[in-house]
Amino acid sequence: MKKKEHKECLSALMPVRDTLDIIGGKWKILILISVWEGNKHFREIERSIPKISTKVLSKELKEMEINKLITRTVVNGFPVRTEYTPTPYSKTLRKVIKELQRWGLNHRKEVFGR
Amino acid sequence: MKKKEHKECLSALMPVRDTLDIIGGKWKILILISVWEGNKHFREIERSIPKISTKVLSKELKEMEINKLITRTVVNGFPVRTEYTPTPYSKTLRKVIKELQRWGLNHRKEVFGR
DNA sequence: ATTATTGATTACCTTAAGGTAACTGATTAC
DNA sequence: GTAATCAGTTACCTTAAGGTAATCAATAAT
Repeated sequence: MKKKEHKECLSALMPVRDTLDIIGGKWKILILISVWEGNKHFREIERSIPKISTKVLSKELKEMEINKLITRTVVNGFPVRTEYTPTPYSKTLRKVIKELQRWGLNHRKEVFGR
Repeated sequence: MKKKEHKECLSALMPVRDTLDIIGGKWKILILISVWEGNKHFREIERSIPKISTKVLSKELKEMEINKLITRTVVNGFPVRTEYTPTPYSKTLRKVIKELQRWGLNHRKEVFGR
């Protein structure tokens, strides 16, 4: 019986891990906020996030597209523009991010004193 | 004006980063749940989490103590036992973890279809 | 005395994440 | 023709995270 409880506890963690894979790491939330703010083009997003490299941005954008947080559309034109837009679905993360933010704010008080 | 908005956006992220530093990574939430479930001793916790190594557990427990998620008390006795117990404060993470879990569950449906 | 258990620490190695910088190819401006 | 912009890619290097295994000190059981 104990074993069963244990397994259930672990399987309950899988979704948590999934979520952390998607918004965890150093850049994902930054990028999300950047596109939420209206930045659409690769260089635009790059410039909006201090210290990010093209390589990392490129990689992260791909992963975020796979995870349906952004849409990538190539606008066939003269300087070949690419547009990244947040999906409506990405907005469902707002609540999660708010919770993370709220807890983090309170935690500073708790650890470093008032 | 744009610059100011940008700075504010970044500072709002600091608490999010703090939170992810504390509960992110591979093991922290596992350990938290293990102690919430009543596991108190080092070996007990270690055995409750498949694949974790003593080194990592030791390191994580220290960090979690610093972050006031667990209390470490050495019980001077015959085999010198150490007890790890979750703090009441650690329970404030339940809401956050629930949100992460909820989103992750829904995400599987979204990405891999129903 | 030897072995086992508890709670770790240490040294060493592997893997993964992230950074640096050069380069491609297309087009437009000078 | 040269430089610059856009959207990346590629190769290479560094750092950080994590795993493996040996070891230590204390005590208890055999």
